Amino acid sequence: MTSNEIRKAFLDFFESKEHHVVPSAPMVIKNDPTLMFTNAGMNQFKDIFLGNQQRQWPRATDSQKCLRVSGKHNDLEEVGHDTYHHTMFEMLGNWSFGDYFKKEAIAYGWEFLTEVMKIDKDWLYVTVFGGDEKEGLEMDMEAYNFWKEHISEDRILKGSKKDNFWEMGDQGPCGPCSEIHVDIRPAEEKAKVPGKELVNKDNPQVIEIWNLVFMQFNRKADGSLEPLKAKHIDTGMGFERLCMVMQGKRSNYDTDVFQPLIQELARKAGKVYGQNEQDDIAMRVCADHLRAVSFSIADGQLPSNVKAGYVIRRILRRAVRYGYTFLGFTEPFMNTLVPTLVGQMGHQFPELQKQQELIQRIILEEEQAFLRTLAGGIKRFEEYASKCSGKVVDGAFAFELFDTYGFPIDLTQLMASEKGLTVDMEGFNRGLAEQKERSRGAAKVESDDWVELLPGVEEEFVGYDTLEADVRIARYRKVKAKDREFYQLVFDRTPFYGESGGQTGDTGSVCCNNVATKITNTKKENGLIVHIVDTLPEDLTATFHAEVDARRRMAIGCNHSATHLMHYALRQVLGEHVEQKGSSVDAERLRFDFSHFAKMSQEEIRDVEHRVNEMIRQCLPLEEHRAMPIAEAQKLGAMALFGEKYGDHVRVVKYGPSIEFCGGTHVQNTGMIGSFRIVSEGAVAAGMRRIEAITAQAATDYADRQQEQLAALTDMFKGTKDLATSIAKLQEENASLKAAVEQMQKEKAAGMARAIADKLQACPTLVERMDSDVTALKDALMALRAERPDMAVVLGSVTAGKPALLIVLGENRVAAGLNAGQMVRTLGKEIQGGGGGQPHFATAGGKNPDGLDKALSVAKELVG
RNA sequence: GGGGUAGUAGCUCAUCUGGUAGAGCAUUUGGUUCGCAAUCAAAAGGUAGUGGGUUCGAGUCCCAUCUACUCCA
Repeated sequence: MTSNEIRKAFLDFFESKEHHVVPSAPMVIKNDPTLMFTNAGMNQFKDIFLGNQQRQWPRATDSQKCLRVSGKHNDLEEVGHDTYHHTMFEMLGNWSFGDYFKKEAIAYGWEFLTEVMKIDKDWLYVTVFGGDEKEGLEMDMEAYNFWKEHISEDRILKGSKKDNFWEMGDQGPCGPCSEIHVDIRPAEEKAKVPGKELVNKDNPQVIEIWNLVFMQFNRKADGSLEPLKAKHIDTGMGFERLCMVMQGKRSNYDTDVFQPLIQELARKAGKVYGQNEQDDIAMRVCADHLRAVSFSIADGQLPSNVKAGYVIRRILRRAVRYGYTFLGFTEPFMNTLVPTLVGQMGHQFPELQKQQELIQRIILEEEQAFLRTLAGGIKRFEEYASKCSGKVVDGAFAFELFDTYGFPIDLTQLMASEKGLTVDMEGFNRGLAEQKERSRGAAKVESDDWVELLPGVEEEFVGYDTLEADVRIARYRKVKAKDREFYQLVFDRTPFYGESGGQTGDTGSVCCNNVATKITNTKKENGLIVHIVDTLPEDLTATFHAEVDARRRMAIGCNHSATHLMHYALRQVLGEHVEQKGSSVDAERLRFDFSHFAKMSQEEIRDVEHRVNEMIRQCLPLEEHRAMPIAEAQKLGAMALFGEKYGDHVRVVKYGPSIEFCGGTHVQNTGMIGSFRIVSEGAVAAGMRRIEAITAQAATDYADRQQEQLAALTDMFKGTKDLATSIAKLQEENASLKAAVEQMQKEKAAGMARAIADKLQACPTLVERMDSDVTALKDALMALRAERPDMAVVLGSVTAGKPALLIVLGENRVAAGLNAGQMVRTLGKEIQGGGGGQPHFATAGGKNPDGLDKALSVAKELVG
């Protein structure tokens, strides 16, 4: 069976059991502060499990793209070294939301594996939760008894809390789980050691293939467990592992999921996969990471230096590093594998196919950037090594190379060993640990348990229709972050728009008995609209009058609606390849990132501006569909975004020809936007441009400012017909005058130099008052110094009422024991000032110009 | 979100603890002729990211800010 057939068989099987087939959610997660990437199949259903959102179907099944590279599940450093770890993988899952529970979950799992996949029953083992004294939990006898109906009891093993109790985080839904393991060792090995002794013992041939989670508890902030009202089933089967079993391979990497990439890599590197362990590891790393990076970019997550983007960058760099060190790739190569990946998975994942060129260009640019970083690090290391006398590379230096210049530690070690040096890893790790400690302390956020005031109430958003509403607090909690403490409120209904989809959250207030509580921000977290307040209202159970800051909301609406119009105009002017890659809308401006491969010309920018303003003048009314079936919306031609998760029903926002899936708040009519202006256009990455624009009052203010500037300029050039020519003429004139002044200053300095030189001709010692700029004199004297080693010059000067002294001594006088620095300090006292310098040159400044003559007479005595 | 490093001529970078802002390449002009990065001579090129502060004196020290790179969360 091919991998594509296996995936299809799974989904078909559960569809036949009344499961609704849902598409994979994007790998990159929005609206969840605790998670950056989808790391398990259940992520897209988290809101349902948390009780924040109603289920759409009682049963569902899917194949979910997952990425495990950060947080609790971090497999990154393992990938490549064994045969089964991946950063990106697909998780096959079946779900019950308060519908069936353990009995059916177990029966379905068994049926699929033994009857559809026809896996030999003698290869299978299952585990059940064996209980935990500390938690006060008993063994999961329920699961045990259901399993007994399918499999002999000696194949049912008891597992610990670590292996058989599943939690998605420190808080939230959790429960015991039951794993299915498969033993794919050859018969002779099975005869020697029974498989049951190898379950959960990290044997690559006796592996967990499917985990059935029975969600029945909620973990509270204090660590205690409470039973859930609705019990859920959450299962996850590693797709790549299943493929390995079904295709009779010993490694996930030997299946048709990875082999095309690995073979292509081997060809490019001039190697053969399977001949050298180190080369094989490198090829596995590259193949795995290419998938992870390409899918992330397809979902709209570009490599960058913060957050999720940084994780993607790290994955790509790890691959480049392995390719560079072990496969001999010194030029960018990962990007050249993209067509192979697309050829293999493109039809299954259209987002990959459609954005192939973009993905390839971005990877290429990242590779080039990293190779530059490597070159810089190598140079820095060589410099260090040439000066290094000992046998050990300082740990602090290795850490600096890593921390500041991004040079991987294993490359430092490699280069060190080539020169017969070792790296002080203890020192390096110390630096790293300190760094981690600093960051962790700064990022610490503690949140208390939610306090439920209206249990079971689901929050309703009324903000599309009204900006005011009478609301009650459904739940609240306290959050401590670094040096700040605030509260989060959830209402039964709210007019406040929570930050999401790039649109900023509303601000405003809630009012009760004439006491207002300011809402400083509104965010959307796990499907909840969370209102942020600094202090809690006195009576939490009262009914409040909630009011959104209407002016601000209006400004945001203008910017958001203008974003849609601009998106449409951009596709008309530049072409259909323009895809939204990011959008940020607040009250001040709108920012829009999109795929496009060249700088926009002035004409194109103006064209877009004109088209948007034209649509504004047309006063296109808002046509809004709150819940349109997704198929119907697509038929309308609505633009969906890559990397967004859509349900069966979507909200559609339409202004004339512009139709988009969008949950944001908009103006009723484009005429309300008033005016639109692009203020900047630039690059963010390869194949990616960013536009910033303003609308409404901000656009008017902007035009006013420009108008005023122009008026001021025109006023300065009274009567001119062409401002640009006048200014150019002025600039020319200015340049020639500047040159003339410089020339004169040079001549003046030369004149002074000649005068001083003449005087030195008579006597090499000169003490004189000369009211002139000290730096100009300095230059003249320094030039003379080369010719007159016997010179000793002390000049006094008063400019702008402030006295200054300047001493320059020739080599011979310095050798004879004169010291300008010491002299200037002595003389400085006479003008109530201080100074210093080198033995041959010193300056001083002071406050008392009357003392200057005295200072000069003292100077005469000193230089003799 | 928290650290680190850097920002100096068109480009690549020097300027050791504050004390005359410099080199190579590129450019322009002139010479030479050895045909593919030829060579010699000369010139031009700078508000040292920006804004404050300390100092007789700041590219250098301090504070703020912007940008780029990088590590951690």
